[in-house]
Amino acid sequence: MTEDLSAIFSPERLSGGGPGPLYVKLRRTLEEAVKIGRLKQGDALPPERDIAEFAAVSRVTVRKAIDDLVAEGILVRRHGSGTFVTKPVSKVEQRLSQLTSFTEDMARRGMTARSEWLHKGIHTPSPDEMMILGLAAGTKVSRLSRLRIADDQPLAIEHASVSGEFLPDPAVVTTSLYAELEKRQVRPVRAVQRISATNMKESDAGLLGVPVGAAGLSIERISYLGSGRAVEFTRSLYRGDAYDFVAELTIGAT
Amino acid sequence: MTEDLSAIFSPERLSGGGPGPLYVKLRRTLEEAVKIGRLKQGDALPPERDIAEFAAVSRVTVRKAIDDLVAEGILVRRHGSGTFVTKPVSKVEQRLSQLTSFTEDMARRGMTARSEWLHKGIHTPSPDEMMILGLAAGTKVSRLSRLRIADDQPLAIEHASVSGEFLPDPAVVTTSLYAELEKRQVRPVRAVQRISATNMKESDAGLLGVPVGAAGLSIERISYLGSGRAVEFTRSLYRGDAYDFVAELTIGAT
DNA sequence: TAGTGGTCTAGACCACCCG
DNA sequence: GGGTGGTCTAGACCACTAT
Repeated sequence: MTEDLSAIFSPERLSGGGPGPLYVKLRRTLEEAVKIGRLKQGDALPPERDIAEFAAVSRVTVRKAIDDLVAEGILVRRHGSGTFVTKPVSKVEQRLSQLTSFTEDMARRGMTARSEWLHKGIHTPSPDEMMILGLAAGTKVSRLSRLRIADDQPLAIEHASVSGEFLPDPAVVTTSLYAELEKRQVRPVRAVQRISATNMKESDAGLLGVPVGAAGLSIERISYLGSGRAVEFTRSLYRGDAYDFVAELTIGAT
Repeated sequence: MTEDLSAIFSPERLSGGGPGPLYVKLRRTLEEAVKIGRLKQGDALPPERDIAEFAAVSRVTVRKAIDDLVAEGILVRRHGSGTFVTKPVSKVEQRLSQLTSFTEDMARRGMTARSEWLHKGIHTPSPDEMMILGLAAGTKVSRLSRLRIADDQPLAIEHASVSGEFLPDPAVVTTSLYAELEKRQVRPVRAVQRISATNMKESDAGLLGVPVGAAGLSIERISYLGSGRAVEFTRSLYRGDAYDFVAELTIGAT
């Protein structure tokens, strides 16, 4: 084992590893070791203290190099246990051109999907909600927040707002919001989504089990009835490492 | 000024700021100060050494707190100058349901778009390229990589691969790849995109002028002719803080 | 030149996991 | 209990920016 260690982390290799600060050289050395398969998926790195000793740098410098690779998703730390090369999770694919519910979608691909409710309640609408859902003064809005879990892995956080007119009591929703809306004959038929990428904040990262700053897909969706009336306004945050959206495009009339 | 400093960073406030390590408390304090407008967009933070002194913690701890907020995109550091509250960049919106070229798209919204070529060349196709573009053995592929810049701000990195049959000499492409393909009557009419979020690696982050680990939208696109033949395979990486994709959905036939 | 962030050290102690 | 990562310190020097 000691041979392997010094082979990867020898001070000679670091000094010859191009320009830049020590932690950058060390980061590149580690990255390279993973890329060429010298360190394989699931492998444990040597303890930080050992790396520091063999590379002749301080432990703080080792941690800084590892910090960056954790932020890039290449390594994962497990407190009290060690640091490991990330095993890529198999990505869930979501068809962007179809409006489906999470529950239905996961069932269709044979995955066990469940949710943990974070919140259900009736509220006075925020200015955003009034604008987007077209609410009159004095009306209420139902808010439903949940953690989406597929095959026991947290996948997304979802905050939905529905006009109180269409869903007066959010407590009746147990699994699929869309199924409940369908029951009430107000299932949306069209939606507009806005997709962007964002670095996760502490609270969201905690719920999804990823490090602070991990990349997430942020999706805002507004769903409409056939009449053009807005029904639902949902903000979701998907784990970037676990979700793929697939969209089909056609040539655009300008 | 000193009053403001101690008002925000007093040790009392930190100790009363909930549970967790010092740098987490300090991070929350800073985050709160930004959220409630105590620190406004573009404002400079006090020097790290001053914060450390007033909060009665070491400078390393201050840096760790700031590190996290930089990773979340809330603060930006400028070497030799100071640390500042981020001014949000206005996001570019891209319609997902239409297949347009970057150049055409930016022109339509009145922005000055340009590109810097990172690479143009003819290569032996990779296994991926052979599969996706349906290349026969012995054929070549044109690769074009460029940095997309809108209003003097780097926005995306794009790596395009086109079958040599359709584009034997990539040097002829100067501005719009699609315009060139149209000239050759092989402009695609349909495409499939795969969208995910990822934390940027050093090289990409450097080109786009964002910190390592910043969130990016990763988009893989395969474009097809009317005949169903694949023309182009493009991998792009967009700055997550500067790009929004908008998609319209309709109810899906299962 | 003065002030700021960037890197780095050596050492300490805490918190968690596992045999 | 032994080993691992997590936090924290005090101090040093370097690199960049503004004036």
